[in-house]
Amino acid sequence: MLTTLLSATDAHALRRLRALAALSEEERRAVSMAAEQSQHLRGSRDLIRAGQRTTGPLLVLAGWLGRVRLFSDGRRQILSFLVPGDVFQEPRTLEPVASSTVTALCDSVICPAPAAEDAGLRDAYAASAAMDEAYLLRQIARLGRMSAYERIHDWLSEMYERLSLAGCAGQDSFTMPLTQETLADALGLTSVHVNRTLQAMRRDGVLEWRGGTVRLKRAAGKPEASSSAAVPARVLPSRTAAAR
Amino acid sequence: MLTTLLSATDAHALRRLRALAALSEEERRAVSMAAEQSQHLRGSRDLIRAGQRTTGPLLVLAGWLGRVRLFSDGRRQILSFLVPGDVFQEPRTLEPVASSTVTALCDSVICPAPAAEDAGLRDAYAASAAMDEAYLLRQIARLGRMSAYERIHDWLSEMYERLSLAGCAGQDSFTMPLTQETLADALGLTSVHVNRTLQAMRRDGVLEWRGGTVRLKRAAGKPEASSSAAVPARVLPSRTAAAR
DNA sequence: CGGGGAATTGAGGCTTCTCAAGCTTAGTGG
DNA sequence: CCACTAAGCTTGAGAAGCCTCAATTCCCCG
Repeated sequence: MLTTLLSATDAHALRRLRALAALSEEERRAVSMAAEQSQHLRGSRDLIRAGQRTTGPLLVLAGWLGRVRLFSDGRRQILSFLVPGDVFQEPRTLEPVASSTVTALCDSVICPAPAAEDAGLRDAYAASAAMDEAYLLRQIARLGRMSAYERIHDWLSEMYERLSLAGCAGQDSFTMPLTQETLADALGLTSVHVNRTLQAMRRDGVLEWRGGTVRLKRAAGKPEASSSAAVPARVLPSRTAAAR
Repeated sequence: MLTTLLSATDAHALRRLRALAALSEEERRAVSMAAEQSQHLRGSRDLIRAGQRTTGPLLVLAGWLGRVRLFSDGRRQILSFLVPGDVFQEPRTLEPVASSTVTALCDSVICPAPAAEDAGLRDAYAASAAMDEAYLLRQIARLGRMSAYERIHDWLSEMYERLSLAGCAGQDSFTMPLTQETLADALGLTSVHVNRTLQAMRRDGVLEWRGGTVRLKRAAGKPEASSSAAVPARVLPSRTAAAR
């Protein structure tokens, strides 16, 4: 498993950053140099405890990480995901009770994010931060108002889009390294229900998930804030549309 | 109702900003001057459509606003709240499909946020932005892993803390201008269930809510990321603590 | 005093959870 | 080469939380 990671380069991260802003040759070199200080993380084992020593902004080269909040009774919620090309900066913590941790959800590679001394990287980081916020808002809408079926569909769509930016996705498929239980912790469900819902999606022909590869069918248009679309009526209770 | 707002000043906003960073006298004056360009918004009527012309960062002087996402089928999710002293800046939208709106949830007063030309306001805005992100993360954990009872309790605690910063809260109470239905849209519930849960909280002596004023009992210590605390066991299903 | 939005209440149903077992797959060591 | 293990995936049955659909009551306001 780690063997494949050993061949990990800055390719995916660089691809995403360049998709966000035009980088000068100097900046591209800065990214490559930063990538040489890469750090490998074992999946769900090693975790960067956020909330203490901030090592400065990080750049994800490979793998999937997650910002996680743990409850005292064992419940856990994955707040957001970090995939190749994503930049993570611990917010200048006011209260020492930062309370969220960054953990590697599978074997991953990270490196310090090169300093944005020029316009290109600065723009890329700004764009990345803006997208991060958009993902948080989307996660809120997902958890607050979508059914299990919709949540999974919406989340898979999001991850597909994000991985595509870094060139980590195929035509309509991508590699899914997470367990159903991890997915459950992200979507506010139990692993049992995630499992059953996935089966329903397979039956509906919306999804294929064989051997760590997810293939999303008929992703025709992404209504973004509208949800629905390719979702069977059965799971879309017609909430009384309170048009106020 | 609007009468009280007419007497609204910059007092609350100024108080919050000064709690976040030390402001020079010049900066305090800048805030007061900005407050003179205030704009009154009718509750749940007028709404600033975000996603088109961004009028620059805004400062809330009075009232409660919300960032809202609407689904095509009528469902709606309140993503975050803005209370006096909060600063809102539309993220430099990459995709024109911004998809979230800012709505006045009750009669409110806003003004353009004064430019941060000096360190004080700059720090205050930075601190405010950091808190905003923390609130988003908290909202995600709330929606993903808390019961209705816990969600309401946690949300009320958060709003109490936030209002306190601006001096808008009393000893252990504050004015709640929202309807139960609005609350439901924020917490991913229905108004009926919010109502029943509130009754349970009143029965448990955790809460008083008479005539638009909420009083939270025994807020002894706020475990922040731990949840629980003053929550009856009945609503705290002992999830199998998967200590991984 | 009438009107209307908000808060309550009741009954029934469906999504999702809990608890437990089996099953599959991949990795390990004899 | 094959038990043996551990982790993840499936499945079943029953319970619970939350939702839907109406009514009905309450309360503020003109």
